[in-house]
This record gives sequence, structure tokens and C-alpha cells, in this order.
Amino acid sequence: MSFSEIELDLKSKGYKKSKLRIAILEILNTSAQPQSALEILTKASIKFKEIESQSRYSNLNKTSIYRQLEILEKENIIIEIDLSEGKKRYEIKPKNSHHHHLICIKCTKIECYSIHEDLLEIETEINTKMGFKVEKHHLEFFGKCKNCQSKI
Amino acid sequence: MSFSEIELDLKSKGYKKSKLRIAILEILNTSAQPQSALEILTKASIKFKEIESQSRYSNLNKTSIYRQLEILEKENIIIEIDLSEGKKRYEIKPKNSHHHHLICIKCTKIECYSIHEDLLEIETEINTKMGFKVEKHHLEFFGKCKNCQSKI
DNA sequence: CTCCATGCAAACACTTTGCATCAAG
DNA sequence: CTTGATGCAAAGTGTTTGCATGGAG
Repeated sequence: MSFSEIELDLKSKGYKKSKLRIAILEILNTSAQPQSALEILTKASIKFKEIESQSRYSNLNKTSIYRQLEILEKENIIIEIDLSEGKKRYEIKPKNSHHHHLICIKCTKIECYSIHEDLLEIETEINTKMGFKVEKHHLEFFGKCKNCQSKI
Repeated sequence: MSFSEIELDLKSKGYKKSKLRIAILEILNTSAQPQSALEILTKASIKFKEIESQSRYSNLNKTSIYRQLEILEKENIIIEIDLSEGKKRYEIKPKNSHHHHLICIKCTKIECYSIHEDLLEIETEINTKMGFKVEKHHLEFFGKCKNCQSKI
């Protein structure tokens, strides 16, 4: 789904046009890693500073970021990611499959990794043995990335 | 490892005796679910109020809890658990295997679940394909527990 | 003109830090 | 007496809320 399609979709749900919302999506789309709210704030501020005409956002506020992130998450356009850092990160929701993250404990780089059959088998087992109906899971791997393994 | 063995171990590492540390371990040991720092603070305060002689802890402070948790975690006696609640939880480190958590999104109950072969196969695959050396993972399942499935 | 979007200040929740005092060894 | 353990206040960090203003439709 392209950004204009997303905006159209949100428009049909009663949301009004927001250049900030588009900017957030662009930032998430071009970032190599999931971004935190405050990282997005910084990047969006720079983005709007470059475009002189966007005077409305000259004092871009974190509250607006949090509120737009809330909307985007509620409308299933982005997903929250928690890497146990005491803050949340966000990325654009992958279309079909979902993936997990490899977090390097040395350089903090975050890579993505898709598991083929995912954890369906395990989730079925949990349902059978525990009577617990899994709706989603969080799975993240922590370790050393290719570059950092050689370092001491 | 019993609590007295743990205290002995900590003593050999230069830590002095702390009734608070023992109390925290007892609380974690008897709690059905992983506890947050502030939950531990509340329970420890009650615990010390019951024992009149423990006047030293009559004004038990959250800072002391956080500092003891830091020590216990560093010394591999407890582990941190992050269920994306904006706070950390703690539980006594399981001896051999580790387990994962089933979090009910309706009643917030937290159950434990051990996966047999765990994720070793996946972690090997990550190492082979990505050159990433996994050291640990976080895996939590969110859904509806047995009791809450019947409810709407 | 209605209602979403924004900025700003303040409040919140959890955690950490600095400092003085207390007490274990 | 040295150093860890504790309490207290304050600061730090990420997030949320209340309120007034502004702009899209």
C-alpha cells in the first residue's frame, strides 16, 4: 500500500490530511532500523526545516508525533516494537509475513530476519497443552552481528 | 541454590548482608508471576511492617529496591522480563532450561511455558544465513487464557 | 462551522543519580 | 575504619493528558 493509498484509506475513516503523518511514514520507510518516537521527532523536524513552506511545523512537538503514531498503529499501518530499551520503536507493518529482529549487543545495529514456518507449530502446541489461544508473539534475538564478532 | 547459599555466594563477592535482598528473593520466589520493582517495593514494605524488629526498613525506598535488583541481575540470580508494559519485571533465574511467557490480553495473567527443543534450530539457521551469533532471545506469547476465551 | 491536527505546559510512570548517613565486617 | 546498604531528594527519560488555537473539509 503506497502512502497516497494509505492517506486515502485514512481519509475514508474520518481523518484529515496531515503532512506530519506522511512525513512519519516516509521516515519509517527510509530508515534502516525501527525508529523511536523521539528519533522520528528529530528527523521530522529536520525534514520540515528543509522545506521552508512548511511553516506550520516549525515548532514540531513530540505530542503530535505520539498522537500520529497512535493513529497509525491503531489503523494497522505501523507496528510497535519493543527491544527492552525502555522505549518503543516503530516500523511500517510488513504486508504478508512478519519478521523478527537481530539486535547486536555491541554496536546496537538492528537487522531483520524472517522465519519460514514461523512459530505456528509451537503456538498450536500451546493451545493444545495450555488452552491458551495465542494471538501474537514477540520474538527478538540478541547477540553479535557479523562485524562485531571479530572484535573483543 | 537456596537463599542462604546465594547470600554466601554474594558475601564471597564482597557484598554485605542485606535483609532487603533476602526479602526480594523471597517475594520473587513466592509470587506466581514476574514482579515489577514497584510491586516488590509494596510487598517488601508490608513484609517489614509485619516484623516490628526491622525498624531499619520502616521507610523502605524504591531506590534500594532498584539497586538490589541491579545486583541480583548482575550476579545472575534473577532475570529481567520485558512484556512491553513500559516497565521491567523480574523472576528468579530458572536453573537449567528457560521458559517463555503467555500473557493474557484480557485478564493480564502471566503463565509460563517451556518449549522443548527451544529455538536452537532457528538460532543455528540465523548464524549460518546471517553470520549473526545469537546469545539470547526474548519470546513472549500474547493471547487469551483458558478462562478468558469464553468471555466476549 | 465542525472536528481533526497541532503546540505547549504540565502531569505521569518508571528508573537513575548524588549525597549524607548507617551499619556490616 | 572502610565500604556496601539505605533513605531522600532531585533529575532523567519516555509517554500521556488538558487545553487553547488553527486549519481541513
